[in-house]
Amino acid sequence: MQPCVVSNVDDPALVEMRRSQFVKAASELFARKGYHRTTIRDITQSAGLSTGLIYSYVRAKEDVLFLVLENVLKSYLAEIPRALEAGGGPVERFCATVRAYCEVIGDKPDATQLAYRETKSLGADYQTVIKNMELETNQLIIDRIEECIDAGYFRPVNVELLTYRIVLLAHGWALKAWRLQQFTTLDEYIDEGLDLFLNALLTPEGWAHYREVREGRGVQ
Amino acid sequence: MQPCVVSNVDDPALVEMRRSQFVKAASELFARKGYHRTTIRDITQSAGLSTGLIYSYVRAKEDVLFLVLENVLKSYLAEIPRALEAGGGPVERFCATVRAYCEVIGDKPDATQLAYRETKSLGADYQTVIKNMELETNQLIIDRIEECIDAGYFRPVNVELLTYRIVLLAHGWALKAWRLQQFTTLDEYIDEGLDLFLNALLTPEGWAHYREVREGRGVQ
Amino acid sequence: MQPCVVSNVDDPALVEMRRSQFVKAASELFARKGYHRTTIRDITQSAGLSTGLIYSYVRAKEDVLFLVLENVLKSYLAEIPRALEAGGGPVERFCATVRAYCEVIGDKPDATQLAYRETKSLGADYQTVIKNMELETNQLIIDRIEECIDAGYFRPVNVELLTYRIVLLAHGWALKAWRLQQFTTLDEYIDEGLDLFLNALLTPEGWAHYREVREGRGVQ
Amino acid sequence: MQPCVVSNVDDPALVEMRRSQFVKAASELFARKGYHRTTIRDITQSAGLSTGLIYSYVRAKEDVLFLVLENVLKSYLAEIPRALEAGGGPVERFCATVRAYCEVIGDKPDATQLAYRETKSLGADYQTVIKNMELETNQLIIDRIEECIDAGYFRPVNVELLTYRIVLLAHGWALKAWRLQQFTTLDEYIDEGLDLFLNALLTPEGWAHYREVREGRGVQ
DNA sequence: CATGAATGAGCATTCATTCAT
DNA sequence: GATGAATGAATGCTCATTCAT
Repeated sequence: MQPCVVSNVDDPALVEMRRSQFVKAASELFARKGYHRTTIRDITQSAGLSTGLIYSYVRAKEDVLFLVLENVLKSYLAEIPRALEAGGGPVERFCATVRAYCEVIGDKPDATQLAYRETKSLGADYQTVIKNMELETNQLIIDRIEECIDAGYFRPVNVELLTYRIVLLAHGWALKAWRLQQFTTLDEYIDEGLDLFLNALLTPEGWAHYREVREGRGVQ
Repeated sequence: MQPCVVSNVDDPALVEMRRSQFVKAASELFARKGYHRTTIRDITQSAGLSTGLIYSYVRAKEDVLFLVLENVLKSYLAEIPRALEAGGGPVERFCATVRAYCEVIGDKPDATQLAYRETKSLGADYQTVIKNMELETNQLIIDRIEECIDAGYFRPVNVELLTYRIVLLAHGWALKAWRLQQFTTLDEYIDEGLDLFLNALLTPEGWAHYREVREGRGVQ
Repeated sequence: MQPCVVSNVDDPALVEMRRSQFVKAASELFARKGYHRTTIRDITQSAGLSTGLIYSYVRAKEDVLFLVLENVLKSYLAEIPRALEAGGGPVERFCATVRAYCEVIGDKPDATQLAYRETKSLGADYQTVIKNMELETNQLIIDRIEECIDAGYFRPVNVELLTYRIVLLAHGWALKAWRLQQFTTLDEYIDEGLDLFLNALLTPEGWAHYREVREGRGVQ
Repeated sequence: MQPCVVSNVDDPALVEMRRSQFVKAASELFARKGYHRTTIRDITQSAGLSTGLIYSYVRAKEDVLFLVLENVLKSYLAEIPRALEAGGGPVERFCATVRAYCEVIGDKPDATQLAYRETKSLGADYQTVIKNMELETNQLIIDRIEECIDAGYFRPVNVELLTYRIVLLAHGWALKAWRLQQFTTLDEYIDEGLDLFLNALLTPEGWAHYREVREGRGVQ
């Protein structure tokens, strides 16, 4: 379905293992030196493997960049939905998802910065795949917003636009981490950010529900 | 004060002219192909000048990137303050500044994207200069926020943090323009964005003032 | 006597079999893509065997080329003498040998072309072996010519030189097959070629004999 | 008209000069080591120029091979017609042309060998150009043959086929020079070769004409 | 000042060969 | 004996930079 990176090696477990070695090394290097300043030798040496080997697992340097970025977006898609395991009402689920998105990015801001910097270094096909994964991630937020609207807790809004504001809230931490960390924490950043949105979105009914939950939490 | 790009050529007017030729050509090329994929020959040819000439106005390719990015930030610093010419109260001035910031970015989103993608391609010193220019731009917003707070129209908030939320509002348009344009306009994006912030920031006194102004505008 | 290609494997039958598998695959690939553009993987894959295995039957890639070329020349040495089985007089035997040489080449012109293209890709020792095999092949013609001269059917000539003219007659078909096939057939090419030589070589006595034979054939 | 090798450099005289330097160096190296075993570094070093420079005059290594082969065939096309300057009758002109062809090849047999070995290393387009130049060369012979036939000096024959026999006479010297030189000279090779053909081709009228000419020459 | 030919270090990629399993 | 993953030297080509004119 997606333009999969091809490998000479058959054993899928080995492919998985080697690629993750190369991706790990490349992620660090790309983040530090950028894609173009990082050589294949840098990557293979850093992975403790020989220069030529990488070409048994990848067709070209570009494939490595794709695998790195794919890996980042995959981790979003894997981590964010776990915020819903705790259950709760629509608003809680919305907040948990936003928080999860911010936290997964806060966990490795370099990865998100890398995505912003180097996605355009990919060929058109790979860019499409990456963008589709981003849209898939956005859907996790869209679903929460619509849940809140359907429940009557959020005012009806332009869902797509709101989603992007939240995406920018999350990505913003990564993009400006160097400075934001000087005068705030990720927690405060998220809390205040959520306040901003809830303030503008909650209906009276939503407020009632939200207060209930917060007080319940506060008692704990 | 700032690590100025050195030139072999004496005549300042000529330096200015040639550099702007190179910067113009390079801006387009960097935005389209990225810094590393653009060659010096690409730039000089596109500028209609000879390959070697650029080295009379710049010491290295990196200098060109710096000049391009500096040019972007300079335009922000030049354009945004013009929003204050219309006068008005603190909240109006705040709104006008935010709007101006968004609009100057909406005008050439490629330039802002470029800054996000390629600032790290600069050496540490140049990065510092660029970051300082960004801080200088931020100050334009900080001043407006503090004006509003001092006037009692905004609740006291973490000014720096709020500033970055606004910066992200403005930059967000450039970063996500490819998708946002599909379901909103820059105007709607700004209006709704401002609403979000004002909603959370205005004191009762601020609201009174704000309503007055909006109605005054609405009458027109 | 000849620098034989060494093998790790003991069983001669197995060596024979594997080598013929590799030679078969390599012949086709070398003819199509050339020796240097053909990789060891191409050969082993095409032979349906694993990459490393070939190095149990051959010391280096060059050995494969040698085996391929040796195989070609061996087939000449095996096929051409069969032309003498039909018996006949000296001139008939000469003609039959020339014809056989042309036909064995006409049968697989790619092999001969390959020999012309890639013999120099071999090391000096291997080249010597191949050249000696060519000389051995030439001897088949030399013997026929001398037979005819001794019988008084051919004028005395520079035998070696004549031999090479005939070798070029035969090889010429392979070297220029791409074009010759457009306006003649191998049979016509041979017949007319033989005519040319007989015309110049036959003594009156030889002519008498030759006519007799041709008419004998014509009657059939 | 022919897929011309492109150059970055404008000055035609310089292009001409540099290319001939590279071609000269490459001709020797290709002949000695073969195209694939010769590196770009070999060529540029041998030409006394820097590695990168060659790419201002040629797009790829393949272009160098083309230029080398083109150069060989161009020299044929330039040299052979000069044989006609001496004038003479059709048969003389035929003989002079054949002799000239053999001699131009005898002058640099390596070049012709190279053409046989490496033409297939070229891409399809370049191969076509080279083949067309060969056909153009053949035409020089075709014209002589037809002249002789039209004059009634040669029996009517398959002109194309005869042409290829002569081409093989000429090329044969290069292909087998290593051995032919051991028992004959180029002159003898040509003289006897011409005899062979004339013997088979001349009409009684042609013979008369031919004897006259030879005796005329003999007297000198 | 301007030109553009020349330089050569740097890099992605290939592929013959090895060797642990 | 057979496999195929691993090695790393080799090489075509690019491009920032220099400098003679």
